Amino acid sequence: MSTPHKPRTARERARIEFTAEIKAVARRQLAESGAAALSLRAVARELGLASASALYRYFPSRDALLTALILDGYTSLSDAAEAACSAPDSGPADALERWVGVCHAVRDWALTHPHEYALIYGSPVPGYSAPQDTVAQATRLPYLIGALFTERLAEDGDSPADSRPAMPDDARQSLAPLLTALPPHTPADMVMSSLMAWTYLLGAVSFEVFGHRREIVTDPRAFFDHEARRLGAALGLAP
Amino acid sequence: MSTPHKPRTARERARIEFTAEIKAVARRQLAESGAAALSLRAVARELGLASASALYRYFPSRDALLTALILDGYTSLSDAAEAACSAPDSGPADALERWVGVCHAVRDWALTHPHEYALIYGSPVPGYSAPQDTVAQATRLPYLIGALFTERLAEDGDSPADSRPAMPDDARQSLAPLLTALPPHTPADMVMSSLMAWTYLLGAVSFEVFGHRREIVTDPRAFFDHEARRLGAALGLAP
DNA sequence: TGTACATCAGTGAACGCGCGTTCACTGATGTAC
DNA sequence: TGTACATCAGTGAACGCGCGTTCACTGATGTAC
Repeated sequence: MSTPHKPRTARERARIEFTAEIKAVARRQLAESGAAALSLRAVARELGLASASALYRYFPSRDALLTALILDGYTSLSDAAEAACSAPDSGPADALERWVGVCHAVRDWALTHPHEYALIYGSPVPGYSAPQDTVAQATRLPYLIGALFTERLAEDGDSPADSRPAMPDDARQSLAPLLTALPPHTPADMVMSSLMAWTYLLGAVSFEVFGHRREIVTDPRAFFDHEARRLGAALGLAP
Repeated sequence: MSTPHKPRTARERARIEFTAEIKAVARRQLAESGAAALSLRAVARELGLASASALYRYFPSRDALLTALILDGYTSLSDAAEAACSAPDSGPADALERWVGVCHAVRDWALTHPHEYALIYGSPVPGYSAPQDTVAQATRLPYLIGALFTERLAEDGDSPADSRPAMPDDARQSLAPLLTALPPHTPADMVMSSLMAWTYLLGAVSFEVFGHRREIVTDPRAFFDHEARRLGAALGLAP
């Protein structure tokens, strides 16, 4: 997107490399002190630059650098989730197993990149608003989860074993814009399931990353695995 | 806790009042610029003080003020949730209805106090770690949710209509410390349900407060009401 | 009830810090003929 | 292939800002006799 053609000159190559280096250092500092403390001067210092003003050749402002990190974060997280979903190692797993795989991928990514995770799913950085560019990357994960439910529906038809309450009209209408963007005849109930799965997944991961389970659960991974399975089953993903 | 006896002198009364005033102003500024931007100098300015140093008579540091706000936040949120749970207006509602009531109370509180909400359930403030004092207040909400499941269990025995997967040993053992703190014979499965309900509730509220549903759901309240009901039913709260 | 002393609240100046951003500049890299 | 010019990368100084915290101080409020 930002590199529409191949680098032709040495200068251009250097520019691309150095841009990546800036982002790498910024990510490292993010991991140490959080988003609010990300400072161009500190990044310049760590890069060995004589002054922070050099960075303005690469990013027009501090916020632009932050935006680039957010975009990269969404991309990296979505990549990990999609890779887990289509992992070729254990044959064609059913929808529930793939759901659990996606859950672990998201959790693993969040635990190894806690501050990037906080950047995209934590409290918004005050005074900063993410631009529209991020939307495309941000929606990849929920769409991936939706695909799991679609697949399950195709396998077995809509046979919810759970006694789920009927969806009232106001809730159904609340999804109208989303439903028109999806293939026709997508059941609103299934969209609801997908959104709930997405909500739960990030609620659980946020709790763990932000420390709300530290005093409560001794083996977070085992706990997480079970909750993912139970939720998947409760939402109708079980075979 | 911080006021073990009644104020006796005018000075003491003034001190208590002014402490509350400081916190109120700090909360207001929190709502404008977020936790990272909370500054003693700005608070002093808004209070009409000549200098920020006066605040050191009331709070030993900026972090101490932040801690007080966090503690108040937990208290206020828990109060709201408990009030909703024992609301006397509509007679003795069943467990599911009370669960939905608690959900709405938490959501309403979060929407009217978004920055305080971010302070307690959002990404941790970098460089700041909440002291142990907050734990007692922080656990009130999950315990309240647990009580709903206990109540439901007492009503009907454990008859999970949903085909929930069995809890593996490692997950069960992960809850060992929590189970010893609870009344004996509390089923691990029910604890699991409570924790999952808690996780979902805050996941959903965080999504809404942090803006991840802005482009997706047009009537957030209707959506939230339905998801709360569906989740409650899926976790076994339905009659 | 009155006085001497101790305690406390708020002042104002100061220390030392780091930040984002602008700007005129030098020197190197690329381009066109 | 060589030269003249344009483009770009990084420098260093500067502007103006706000912050947390300390400290010696004045004046008011409380206490003990």
